[in-house]
Amino acid sequence: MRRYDPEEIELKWQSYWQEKGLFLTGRDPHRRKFYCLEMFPYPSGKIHMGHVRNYAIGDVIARYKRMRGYNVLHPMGWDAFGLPAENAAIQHGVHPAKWTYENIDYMKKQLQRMGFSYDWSREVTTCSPEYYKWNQWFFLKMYEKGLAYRKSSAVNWCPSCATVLANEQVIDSRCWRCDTEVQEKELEQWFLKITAYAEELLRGCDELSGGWPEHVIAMQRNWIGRSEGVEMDFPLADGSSSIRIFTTRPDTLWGATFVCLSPMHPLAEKLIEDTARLEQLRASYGNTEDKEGLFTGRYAINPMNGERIPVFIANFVLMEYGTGAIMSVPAHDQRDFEFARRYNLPIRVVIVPEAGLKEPLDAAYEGEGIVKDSGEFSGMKNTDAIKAIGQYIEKKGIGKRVVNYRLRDWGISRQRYWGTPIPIVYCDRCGTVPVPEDELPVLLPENVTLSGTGLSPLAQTEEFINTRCPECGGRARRETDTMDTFVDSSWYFIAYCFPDGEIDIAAALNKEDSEIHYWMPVDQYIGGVEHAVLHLLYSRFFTRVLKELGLVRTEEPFRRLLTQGMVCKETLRCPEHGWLLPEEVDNGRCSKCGSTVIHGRVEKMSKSKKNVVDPDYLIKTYGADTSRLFSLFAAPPEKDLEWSDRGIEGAHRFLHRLWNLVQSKRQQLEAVKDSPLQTSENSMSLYRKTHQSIKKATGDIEQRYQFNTAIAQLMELFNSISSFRPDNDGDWTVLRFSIKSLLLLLSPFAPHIAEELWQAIGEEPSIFEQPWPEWDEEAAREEEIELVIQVNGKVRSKRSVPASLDEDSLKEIALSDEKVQRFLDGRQVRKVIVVRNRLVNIVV
RNA sequence: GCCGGAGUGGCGGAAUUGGUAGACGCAAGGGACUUAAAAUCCCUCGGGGCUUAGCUCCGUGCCGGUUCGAGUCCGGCCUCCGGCACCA
Repeated sequence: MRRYDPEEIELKWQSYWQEKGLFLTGRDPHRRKFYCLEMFPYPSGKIHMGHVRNYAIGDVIARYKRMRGYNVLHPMGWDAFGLPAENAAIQHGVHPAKWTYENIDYMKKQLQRMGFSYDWSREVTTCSPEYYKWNQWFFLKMYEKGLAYRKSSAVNWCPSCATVLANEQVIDSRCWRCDTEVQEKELEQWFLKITAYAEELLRGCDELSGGWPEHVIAMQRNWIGRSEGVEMDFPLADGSSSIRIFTTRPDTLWGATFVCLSPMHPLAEKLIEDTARLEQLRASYGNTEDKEGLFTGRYAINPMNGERIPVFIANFVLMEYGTGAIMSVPAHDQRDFEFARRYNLPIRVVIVPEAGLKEPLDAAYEGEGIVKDSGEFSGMKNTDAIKAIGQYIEKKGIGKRVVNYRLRDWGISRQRYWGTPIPIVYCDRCGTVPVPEDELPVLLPENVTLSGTGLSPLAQTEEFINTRCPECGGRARRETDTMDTFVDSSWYFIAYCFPDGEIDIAAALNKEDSEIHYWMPVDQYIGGVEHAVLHLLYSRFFTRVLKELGLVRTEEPFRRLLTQGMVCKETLRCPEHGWLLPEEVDNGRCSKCGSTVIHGRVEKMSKSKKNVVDPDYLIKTYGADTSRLFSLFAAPPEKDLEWSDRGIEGAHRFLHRLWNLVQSKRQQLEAVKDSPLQTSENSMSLYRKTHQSIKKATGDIEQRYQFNTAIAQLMELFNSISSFRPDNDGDWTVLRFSIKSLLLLLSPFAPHIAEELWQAIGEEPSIFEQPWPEWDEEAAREEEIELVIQVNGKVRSKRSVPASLDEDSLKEIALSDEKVQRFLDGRQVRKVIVVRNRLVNIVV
């Protein structure tokens, strides 16, 4: 009998599938389409276990849908621009392009070795001019529509990466990539006006509900951060000017005891003579520890009650949100409360909860209550007063109701080399001029000096900078910033819609029969939750813009989203030598110094913590099928997966047993290939188990994406198969049917072994051209069920009874049961609850 | 602080609509085969108690509620994980 040699069969079938072009995709109007997409990788060098898991999940769905008769688009590509390539160039002197393309070559081989069913003819690589040309094209379209604009603004600057970061890329005031603390810097930047779509992006969230995980939708809503309030002017007492404030709590207007301006507010400089002190305060702007302020010596008039209140500059007031100025109500806002306490400002209660308030307050009361000391609004519920006062303000013309968003425009300028050049030139005569469409792409020059000194590489490349003005033909200078790489990934799912990877966006515009309309939206998107805001929000924004351009018809690019959990592993640590690899541990001791090794938390696999598992090693040791099977079996897709060396052995053992069983019986199985299925008393339970397994596994894959339980069911079916003893030819036909079903059900998870054994029992390849098996509800039904008999909700007896019995018979059986009798002894039966096919509960 | 999510055997995890808690796998223990080991196969496997072929009590983070019946629903806590965080 042949031994199970994963490498041999996996390579064999991978080349078979490729030669046959089994996963190449074309438009087919007669079949329902299914677009299955996994987030494309950054070509960092090698794939990691997170990729294996992500792509294994996607591959199950793609292969399953294909067998279900869908026309499936399942593409793959490379998110190939980005900093690591440039850093590698600086450190090792390799050109970013060479580094990137070599990594792509290696990683592509790895993905192919995993046997994923991609249509490689549609592969996209974002750093190729054929791709980034369209980044530039989209930029120009947005520029035309006023959605791309340049402004000087305070930006997040990462000194280590020597570039600007988007708000979304700053995590706890640190760089998302290198963890360096970000600084603030004033720079001319290009922005995309995502805020123009704030309301639409928010409303679109409702549509996503059901298809996306609720917590991701919540994060998006949160990020957009809509809030309703009013804007109104507080005139200065001397009449020289006025301060426009924004508040969501107009019901507390009578409780305002001072006004605060942001230190960055233009008026701040005018109101403060002592510029040194203002500078000092600006230095603490954004400091969340302490609230500091500066009294301007000026007063403002509260338009609601005519009261004169002091004007402060306060470091906690953000210029970027609302109007950069607030009215302060210390009694009902904790921040104002803290500020008021520090500077001894009055605290006036105007909202009282039912239980009353104890004054002096030790914290602001921010809850609901009844309005007091507020003119005609006194006595109202504050929630009603918010509306009433809003209307009043508008009627009186002293302010207006407005909606504010937390979302900021997307700053896309990066002072780095390895990205898409922004297609703009600056001419002394004509100003800012877009590069004409027919001159695209603006190519990245190859000969650049990558020193890592902080100056943008393109800004030091004369041949690139110097150009002619497209309008007047005079000398002009190119924009030297490149685009944020999130631009690349904001539309790559549309690039895949073009056959043969030949992207021509312009030709697809307003094209009635565009393939984009056929494939979009993505039916199932799969990726890490770390992109819950960044990439997913940008993509939703882009798709809306592209819809207006006439390129797509949908607003939402991703109908369903599955966010897979992280792949984790235990960490090992030596008090002397830090993180340790498993092979650096000897009998619980550090192999370098002999200290007792600390078994740390189970954490996300990372090179720095030395708790990674290399997919190459897994493939070599166990093969692709085992690696896939384990990562799907160990946990449901959305949950974190804890790595287990023993667990992967278990998955391998399962495939090995399956191999041995089928191979040892292949002759008998093949002999009954053309015989009709014939069940008997002996084979009935296996036959039933098979139908039950088809039903259960199909439901788990189709409705719940619960691959772990689907696989568990396949293991159960396998256990039934291996304990079955066929007596005659009829039994062999049932065994053949069960094994065929098992192989079909297993094929999305472990495609190579399924294909090999499919052929071994005399079937024609490919198994992936077979329809998904159907179950027969009748055949799946149990003839006998185990009836549970409870007395007062406690299990007292179990009986095997025919499944067909009606409620009365079940009741009778329960009441006459010997064991049950003991518990009924002399007691009055008050009620009997019968749940058919499950249980009878007798209440006494 | 606010918004999400989760807490079930020694471990990863099942239990789909409120109906037998612990499927499947891993680990562990016992046995078979073997000169031996590995591999493989078979059996046991939540905890306690008893008069131990069996019987019985307890058990899904904690407290309470609804229900004939709660891992599942409701209210209140605790712990852990993730996101946001001076957004007025």
